[in-house]
Amino acid sequence: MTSGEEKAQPRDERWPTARGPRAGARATSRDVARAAGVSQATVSLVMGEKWRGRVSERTAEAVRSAARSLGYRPNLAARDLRLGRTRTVLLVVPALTNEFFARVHTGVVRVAQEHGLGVVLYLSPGGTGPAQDPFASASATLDGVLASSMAAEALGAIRGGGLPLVMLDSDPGHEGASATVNPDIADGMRQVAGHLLGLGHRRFLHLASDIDTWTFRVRARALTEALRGTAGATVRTERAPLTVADGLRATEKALAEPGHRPTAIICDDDVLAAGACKAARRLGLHVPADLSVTGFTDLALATAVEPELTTVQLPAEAVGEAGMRALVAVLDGRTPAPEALPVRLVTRGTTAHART
Amino acid sequence: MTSGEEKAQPRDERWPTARGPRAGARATSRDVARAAGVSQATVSLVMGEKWRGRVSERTAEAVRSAARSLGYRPNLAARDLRLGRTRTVLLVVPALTNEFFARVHTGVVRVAQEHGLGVVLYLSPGGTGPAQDPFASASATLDGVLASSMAAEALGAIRGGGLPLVMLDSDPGHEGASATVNPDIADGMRQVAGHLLGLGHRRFLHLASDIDTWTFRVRARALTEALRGTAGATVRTERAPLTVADGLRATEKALAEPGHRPTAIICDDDVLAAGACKAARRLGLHVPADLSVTGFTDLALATAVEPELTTVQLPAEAVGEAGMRALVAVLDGRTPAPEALPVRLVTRGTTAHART
DNA sequence: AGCCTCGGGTTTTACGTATAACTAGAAGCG
DNA sequence: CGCTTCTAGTTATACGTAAAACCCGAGGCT
Repeated sequence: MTSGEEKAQPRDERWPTARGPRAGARATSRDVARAAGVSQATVSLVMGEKWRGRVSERTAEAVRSAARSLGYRPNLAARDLRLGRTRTVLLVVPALTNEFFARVHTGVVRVAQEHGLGVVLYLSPGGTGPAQDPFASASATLDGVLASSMAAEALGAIRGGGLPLVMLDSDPGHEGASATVNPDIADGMRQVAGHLLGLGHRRFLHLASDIDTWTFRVRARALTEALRGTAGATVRTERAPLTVADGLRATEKALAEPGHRPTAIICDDDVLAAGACKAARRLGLHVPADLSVTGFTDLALATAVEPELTTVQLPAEAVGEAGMRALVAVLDGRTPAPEALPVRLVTRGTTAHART
Repeated sequence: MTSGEEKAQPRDERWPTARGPRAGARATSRDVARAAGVSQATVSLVMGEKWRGRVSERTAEAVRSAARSLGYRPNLAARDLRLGRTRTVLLVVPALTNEFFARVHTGVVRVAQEHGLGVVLYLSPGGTGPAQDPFASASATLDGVLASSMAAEALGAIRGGGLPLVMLDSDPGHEGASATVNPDIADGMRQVAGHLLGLGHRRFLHLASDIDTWTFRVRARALTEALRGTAGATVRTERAPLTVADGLRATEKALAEPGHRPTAIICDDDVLAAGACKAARRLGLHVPADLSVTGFTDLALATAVEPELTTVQLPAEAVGEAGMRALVAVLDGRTPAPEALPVRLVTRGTTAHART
């Protein structure tokens, strides 16, 4: 007696409820095969672009046209399952409110889009957080990872995954990284130093970031080295978090101290430079006549403030693009060389000849 | 006759080449089942949290502990294939270089992370582009879409997908949208008008965006209405693209025209306000003594410029968070009500009493 | 006793794809 | 001719999971 028949209802609604009209059950490769009068395998071969000598041009075209008229689109979950991959990469950055990373992200997404890859974003906890596992919280299965050096804490968990890892704005030859892509920070700082030395400046304040990552260490080292060659050039360092307010505070403090009054302030970032300019104004100093200030990164605010900031323009989008391209290369089995992208000093209104 | 036994070799190297040491073949639910001495189905039931009366607490615990010690993590591609979904949502915005959208994105990602969803970003072509199909370029299979009103062009393709769609910063009751989430733009503009009227201003310049989307239309309408009640209040409108430079140009032009010299400039965005301030300074006007200026959004540059901008603070992250939460609700079959998030006027240095 | 229910599982199947292994006919060839 | 090789496919299987359908022993009810 075949009971168990009378409960028929709960078969539908395979989708929780939403999605409205259930988007009329997409066509599968089998549907295409039926329409084209071939086997499913043949469809797969044709769609996979790997049918060089396996399928005749005639049938290939038949398959393609059947696919087109059915609006066939491969089910990517199935393909991923079969191939053991995900077409998804993780981008790890500390915060998107930082315009630099927002631009890097833009670049990453742009080339990911070209390659049919999805980018899922993981916001690394801001230093304080317990650096929870990205794989637990994000969609967990990934093909590769792009990470900023400023997100170093999260890297332990990532390394554990054994995934291809491209480091951005980070130590070239970073251990465990499959590739690295950086703006040429050192050269940027050299350009700044050259520019200011050429204007006659000798006493500098280096307004540095208070966090200790590659990108900032390089700035400091490059500055020291660039100044070494010039007799009488001295530099004092003050550290501050990367905000306008902190830059202002740190500058006020540094300028209040006796001795070694700088004629130029070299900042690790534009926000610090903006703060420095504000501080100078409050102290009655005129920028750039009394005091030169340089920024770094070339954020939007660099041209919003007055005078506009002389700063080093970092190719943020290009970093993202190159990083994503490098990751694609790694995924394809190639091994890209470390890249250092050129930067350039943009001379605007905050630097001038040193007072004599 | 059971032949077909003798072929054993060509089984390995399932991964194309990359990935280095092949990350030691992850444990599957079957491995867990074997370890726990149960069937694969039982593992699936236990891990799926849907085993209320189907599995005893004893075996459930056995399964969990086996899973833990094997480091089992479900293969999401397989789960997706089975369930016909993707745990991936698409966020459509015009650009991330716009700080507002970067912050919205941050909010979206934050709550997506909580729900184990991935966010893939689609950058809608900047108005000029041919609005290519997001599904072709991005990872194509999605559970839902979040879109900004400024990305309206791409919506046709999205609507075609029949996916749940949450509109951000957009017309409530937007056709085809499953939900909408906006900052309360109208109220923000009312607060601006009230503030300036209270300071004695009567002649206004409205420095507006040149693009025609909900968020900007609302500003204009709210401003007109707020001014309607006050005798003698007049407003002229000037349009410009949302950049500092264009704001500067538009302001210079507007102030150069004879008649109706405004005492206050109300801007649709902070970047326009920054431009307006620069223009005023060039014309020898002192902000705020001679001219008041207000912004909108409260971007980072609002506090970087001097004087700092009086502006309407939009809860960008909250918009992203609420939007993502609404999408999750829709995915769960609920129907969230349209949300209007409160905004607040932040009074800083660019507004003061009108000259008498 | 005969029957149903119910707890606690197991077996089986399906999701849609990619590809290894097989096959059949045609051609090459000494 | 008898052998291999090439072309153009087909068949069969596996990927890892979710869940429907089945199964079995122990009570419970009448």
